[in-house]
Amino acid sequence: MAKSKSSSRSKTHKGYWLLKSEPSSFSIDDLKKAKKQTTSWDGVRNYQARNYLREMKVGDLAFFYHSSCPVPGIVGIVEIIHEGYPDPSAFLVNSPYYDPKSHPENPRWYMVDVQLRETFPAVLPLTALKGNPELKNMILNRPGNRLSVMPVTPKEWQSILKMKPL
DNA sequence: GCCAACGTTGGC
DNA sequence: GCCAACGTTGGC
Repeated sequence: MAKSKSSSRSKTHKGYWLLKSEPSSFSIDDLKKAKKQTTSWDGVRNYQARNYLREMKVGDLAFFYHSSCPVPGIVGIVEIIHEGYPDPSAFLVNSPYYDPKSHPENPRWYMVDVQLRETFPAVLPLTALKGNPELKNMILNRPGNRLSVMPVTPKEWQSILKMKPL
């Protein structure tokens, strides 16, 4: 699998990602309070994002990003603890994520399981990320970007870690 | 609440 | 397969 040119993975290094969530829907505090501080990253209904979910491997790390909120930005780090598998919310008629075109015998949408690894002491705001020239090519910083799941290069990952609020 | 930037849908 | 209309995302 994983033939994508855009993958941030190599054979010897773990992959890095960024996952967006609207805190009014699911925040890092919700994850902190969750059983085993673990959640299924369900509800992704975009093919590009879906493809990235399927590239993820156990042990990969991802920034947890809060979007559509007063201060959008990175609020913590999670680890992928279960690789991509069919998203059952697509099969539930009463779910907001229901998709009648996804069938259990041929699932259209996938999710991963993630576990909280680190909560930043303060949000690392998008404005700061946009201000760092090392991150000017980040997918997140591209105008009009709407992807909710995206790869992060190892260099970008390190640059962002250095910006972490104390 | 506005609006730009996309992705999706459906008629043809 | 084109493309206009529509819906959604998400910063501001």
